[in-house]
Amino acid sequence: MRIGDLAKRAGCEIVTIRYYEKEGLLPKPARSAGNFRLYGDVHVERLQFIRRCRSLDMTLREIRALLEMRDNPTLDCGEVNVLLDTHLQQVEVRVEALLQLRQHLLALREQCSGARPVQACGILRGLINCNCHVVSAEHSNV
Amino acid sequence: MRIGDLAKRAGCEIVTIRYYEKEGLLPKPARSAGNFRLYGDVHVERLQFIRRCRSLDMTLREIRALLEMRDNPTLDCGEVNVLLDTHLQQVEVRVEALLQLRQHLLALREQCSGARPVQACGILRGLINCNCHVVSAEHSNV
DNA sequence: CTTGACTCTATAGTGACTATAGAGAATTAA
DNA sequence: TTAATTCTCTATAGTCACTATAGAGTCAAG
Repeated sequence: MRIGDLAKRAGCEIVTIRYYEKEGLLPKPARSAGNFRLYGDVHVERLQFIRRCRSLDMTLREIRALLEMRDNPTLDCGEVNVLLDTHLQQVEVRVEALLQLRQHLLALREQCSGARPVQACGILRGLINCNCHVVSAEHSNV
Repeated sequence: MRIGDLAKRAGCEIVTIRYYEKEGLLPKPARSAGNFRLYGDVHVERLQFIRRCRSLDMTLREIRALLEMRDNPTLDCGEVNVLLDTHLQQVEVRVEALLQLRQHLLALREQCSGARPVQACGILRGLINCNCHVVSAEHSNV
């Protein structure tokens, strides 16, 4: 199976696969006579695992940790739980921040219905004058 | 006022200020004899505006647009409204995705309480076998 | 034999910063 | 006055998880 087929089976881009290889998440595959990468079912399964974790918004660092555990199946799985709990907690924080952000934007939106000169625009005024403190969502990039 | 004072007043890092200057969001300030940047109240207000928009998770591109409108106060503010509406909609999408993600993680968390060999860990099993489709949150980086 | 689809490597760009190195400027303490 | 500390300067590279591009090589079908 060549890289294009693998990409289709996992629903991701070819470049992403090469990127994962470079990052050490996918093992270096065999090569054809013409230097094409050749994959098997093991790679499909592993890549799907990675993509599933990514769809859960895990970082590659987290996924790397999970893969290592997967590769040592006799270890205790407590760490898996910790990892997931931590991740979940970050998501909770992010949800909270986003909900507040949404409220804030809605309130701001109320302040102008358009068709005025910018000078009188309630939204711009709101952005300039409000002294509320929004929980910033920028760094909780979960 | 030097860059450190400005940073304190706006609650951001010094490097961030220089970055905004490089990106054209803040005008190039006067310089002292020793080549230090010198700021006034105009800069404080403008930087606070930018930071407030950032705390609302707007991109620098969006903020640039708002600043341009602010700098031309006779224009119609319809565009301000459009910009905010668009932004709000993106946030709604992101909230939706995150809530689904959260549900998914919670479900996964249920599947293992720890203290087993990784081989038997319900979470890893869930990650390997589940064929659900999660609305990916990765590209809606609002 | 050529067309087209596929693949290769290497490099640069994205966004919004953050980190670092190595230097000069200004302030404070001895 | 000197020394130490703190602040600032520029320039460059790194972060994350990709995405985009250039230029070349490989392979199957017509």
